[in-house]
Amino acid sequence: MEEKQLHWADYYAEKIIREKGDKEVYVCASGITPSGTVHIGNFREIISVELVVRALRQKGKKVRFIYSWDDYDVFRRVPSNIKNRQIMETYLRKPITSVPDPEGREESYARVYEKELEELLPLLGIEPEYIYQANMYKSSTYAGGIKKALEKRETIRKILNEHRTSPLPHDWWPLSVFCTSCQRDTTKMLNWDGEWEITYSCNSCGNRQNLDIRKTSSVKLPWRVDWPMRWDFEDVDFEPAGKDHHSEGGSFDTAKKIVTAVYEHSPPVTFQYDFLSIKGRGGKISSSTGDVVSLKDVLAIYQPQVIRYLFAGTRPNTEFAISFDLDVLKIYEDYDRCERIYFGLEKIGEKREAKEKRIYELSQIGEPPGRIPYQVPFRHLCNLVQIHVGDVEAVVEGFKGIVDDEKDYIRARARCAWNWINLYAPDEFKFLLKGEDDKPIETDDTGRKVLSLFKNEVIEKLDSCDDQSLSKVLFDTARKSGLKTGDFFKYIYQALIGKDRGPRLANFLLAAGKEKIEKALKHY
RNA sequence: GGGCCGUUAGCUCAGCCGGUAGAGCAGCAGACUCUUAAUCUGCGGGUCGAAGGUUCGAUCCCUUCACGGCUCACCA
Repeated sequence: MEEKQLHWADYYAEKIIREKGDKEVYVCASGITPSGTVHIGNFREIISVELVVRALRQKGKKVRFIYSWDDYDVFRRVPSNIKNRQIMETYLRKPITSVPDPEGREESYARVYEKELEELLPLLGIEPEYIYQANMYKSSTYAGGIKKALEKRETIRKILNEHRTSPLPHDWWPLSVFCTSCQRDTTKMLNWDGEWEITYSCNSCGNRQNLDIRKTSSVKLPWRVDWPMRWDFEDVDFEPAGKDHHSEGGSFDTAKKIVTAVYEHSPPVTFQYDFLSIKGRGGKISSSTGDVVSLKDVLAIYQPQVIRYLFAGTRPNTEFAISFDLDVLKIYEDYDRCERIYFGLEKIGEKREAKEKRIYELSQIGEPPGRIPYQVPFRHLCNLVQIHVGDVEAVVEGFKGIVDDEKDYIRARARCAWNWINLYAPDEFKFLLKGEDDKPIETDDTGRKVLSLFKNEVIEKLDSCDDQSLSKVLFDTARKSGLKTGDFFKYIYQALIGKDRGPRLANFLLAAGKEKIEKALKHY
């Protein structure tokens, strides 16, 4: 306890224990409205909570990690990239769980996005307990909390008015009603009997009705009241939020006041996390063309551990960019280095070492592996995977004498490498090794001479050389050709991959193997 | 107008419950007959945005200011 906290997740875990006292179970919460693909920026909140949850558990605490799908929110606008636009527009103002999936796959519009994320999170070792707010409201679970809000209407009004430019109207109620006839929230609350009954009328369809809040499935608290009510209901101890919520007058700020004044419950421990940006794929998470950078997009390029590493290694309150450009290579290198430090294979300062080790632990899906995984640099995999034209299994089989776990690890990384090559790598990185069916490129006399020399002098030695000795053979051969080495290599690359340059040749030849090289040069 | 965050080597950033600063890249020098930020080795005195204050001592705490960014004040 008195030891200095090296990592922010441990710091907040400790803060929660300190401020909330000794509890049987600590509740950590996160959540979002599933009104579109949950993007990588939203993911920052989830992973932030998960890291703190893990830190708490490692301190021997029981933790309930809840993730709230705010799927009783209103369908406010049709995103620009959605199908069946016109039909979708007819569902505006209804709860998003009552809006259909435009492509007909899932039971509702909200469910599409919920499922998308729920299927991905376990890959990262994140397994919260999901709470579906539409179900909670529809089953009147919150009736007590709603009544309390109605009772404290003036208190709430006062709190909200503190920061509003125009005060809430006199007939305002802290409740929104979905019309039982047309399902839209275009309603006006008319009366509350002081107990459980409310009266509303609908501006869309003219329906007017009395509802018992203990029985109806059609009422909901507005967001700024809903949030503190749920803090009380679930007894939330910790929930971070973005800076939009954290400003004075923002929803976290008013929620804090409301939970105290109305629900007589202390607000959760929190922190503010900053936004993410994207490097190498437009600057914004959600580009104007409508495609957002989702967790799936990031998983295509980064192994789950590396994604965790990215977030665990960055303070939550600083902005940072997820990169899809050349930085990807660097980030994998950094991760591997962190791993070597964890396993004691690389030395740095004592303090930094402890920190790196903690980051490594938090980056793992589960427990850290017992011994260091077989590390293959991402850059090297980019070459291997191209030699085998995306055949990841062939790449994996190229590694001899490794166990299944290691194969899985390399396989996962090789897939990322292949995706990166295809989606983001600059052209200089890309190549395609010629096969026996490819037409030979046009070459001149010198070229033919070089290639025949190469075939005679180099190919035979492929099986018996290592990187260094083959390198020597190559340069000996180059000298023998009488050309400048640069020109010599150029001819070889042209024949092999149709480009002037390519991956470092010796290593490249070895990785490709004698057979593939022979096939590539068959017609010369 | 309010709030939050940032301002540290050319660049990107780390360091922050106080003890006169570090890492990567770039750069420079050297090595490898080497192509894909090639690799290896060596080299880091920068008023830690400005001015005050607290302290034996501040990049790290307090105050004020400047610049930059984000955000709230409509909804979630």
